[in-house]
Amino acid sequence: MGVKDFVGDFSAISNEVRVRFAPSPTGYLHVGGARTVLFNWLYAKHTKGKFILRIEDTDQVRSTREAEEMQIEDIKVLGLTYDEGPDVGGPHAPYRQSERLAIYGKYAKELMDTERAYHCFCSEELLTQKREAAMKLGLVPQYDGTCRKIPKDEAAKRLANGEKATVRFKAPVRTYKLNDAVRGEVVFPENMVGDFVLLRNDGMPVYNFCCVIDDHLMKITHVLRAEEHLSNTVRQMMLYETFGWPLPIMAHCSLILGHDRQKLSKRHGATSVHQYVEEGFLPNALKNFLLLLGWSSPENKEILTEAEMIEQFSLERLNKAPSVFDPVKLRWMNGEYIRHGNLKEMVERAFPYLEKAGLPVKNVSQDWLEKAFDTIRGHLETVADAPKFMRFYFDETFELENEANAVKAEATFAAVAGALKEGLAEHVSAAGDAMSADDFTKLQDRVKTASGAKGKGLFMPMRVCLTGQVHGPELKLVVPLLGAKRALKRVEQFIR
RNA sequence: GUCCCCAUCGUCUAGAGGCCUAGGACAUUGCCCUUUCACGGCAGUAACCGGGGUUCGAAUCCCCGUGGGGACGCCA
Repeated sequence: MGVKDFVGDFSAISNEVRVRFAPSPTGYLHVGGARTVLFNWLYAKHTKGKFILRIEDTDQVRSTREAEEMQIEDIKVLGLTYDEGPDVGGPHAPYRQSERLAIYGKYAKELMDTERAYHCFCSEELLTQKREAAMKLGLVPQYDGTCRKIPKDEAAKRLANGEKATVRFKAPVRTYKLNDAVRGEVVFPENMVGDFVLLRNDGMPVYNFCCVIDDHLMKITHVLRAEEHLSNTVRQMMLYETFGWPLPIMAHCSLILGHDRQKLSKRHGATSVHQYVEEGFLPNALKNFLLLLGWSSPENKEILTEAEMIEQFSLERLNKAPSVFDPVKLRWMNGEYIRHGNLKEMVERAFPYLEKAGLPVKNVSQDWLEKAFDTIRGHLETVADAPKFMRFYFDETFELENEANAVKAEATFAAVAGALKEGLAEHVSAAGDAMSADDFTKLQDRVKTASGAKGKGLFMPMRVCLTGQVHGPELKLVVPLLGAKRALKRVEQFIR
């Protein structure tokens, strides 16, 4: 029967790179999908090509408009923009498959007319039975071609009688060879797939069919998708072949796995972009982390700016092996972004979490909030952690943890607290509320001499009566932010 | 079960036949910095799945095995 050897022909399709992300709108964008969007987007940017968003909503029972909006929202949250799509339009509109039904119908008819497809009257129950039986026998479960034998006029009659039928494609029996941009040569032996469904019995087209038609009509030059689609590719190649269309360059990247090495799914915990962002992860950090799952920088860099990502991205560096999603590394990377990111932006991102935690952030100045945040950002792994570390700045009636209580019981405590109170009181009457780091250092020296305490014996009591905690940023940073008056009040209250 | 894909530290990975005494990052351990916790710095533990070839030489190429994953839908 011969071998059909497919080499993706990119120049026959378009003179610019055109890639697409084609999600089915059934929920939030999950991290695997997010990585696929990222790769596509980066490739488009890298090649100065176009990135298209297409909604694959032919499964009417599962697809919803809300889910579509959620997906779009998540793509936007990640800062990934598309040149053509359902909400932005474009030269190949519509970009929603449910709005392209007439197109698929036309091509289905063409295949029917040329006898490359036929009506199938088999019931779903029968098909499932046959499938199970085949599996038991160790055969590839595929359609046995029963309805292929039904004469055209008989089929027409049954249809006219109101019988429901799907439209099946007559799958050629031959070996197909794919030249995948990431996997290299992949050989699909003949008989790997049987006659597959093009149109459901309600006339709705099915994925493999729409996908090929749309990719062709939308002049998609590179299909960059997850490996789970690899075995679909043979079906799609058959369709490209019968229509006589050039095959785009195919690139199947490996899957993202959970800690148990199974395909990442809900039971692994957070899997959607939405969820991660909600948990205080920064879109840029998430992007950077996802990029490194299955791709590596030629410079071996871990943290990349967007410009570097675009510049360095290439299909050649896509890894064939699947990768395990490591939330611990994500947290580290997110922390890096928080530490080194723009302070103002970080505060903006943390703000809702601080507010939700009940900290009166609306009553303080932006400048003050930024300075305070800056003292604790080193501790953060997510912006959602911010309230935990900033609470002491706002909370005047802090309750002591055990550790802090132990400090209170220490020998030097009373002397240090007393001296601190006095020093603070003097500062307030002499200079008012304002206090610099230098001022505090001087005051600290006085407390040291007056109390005779030093080292831990000096600092811990001070820290505890000023913040109620045994850990935290340097006091010379904290106290100026608190102001001398508030610091004094805290110490007084504490002594009482 | 059948077909397809994959295989380097616990994890993400570098590695295109000699540059490999296998490099980096996360995690982990120790030390340093520091009043503390983080941050930061330094050092350490830790991997080429197994067996056969090919070759003067294999982590790298080939075959077999093993293991893992994916697909076998009127889902995408």
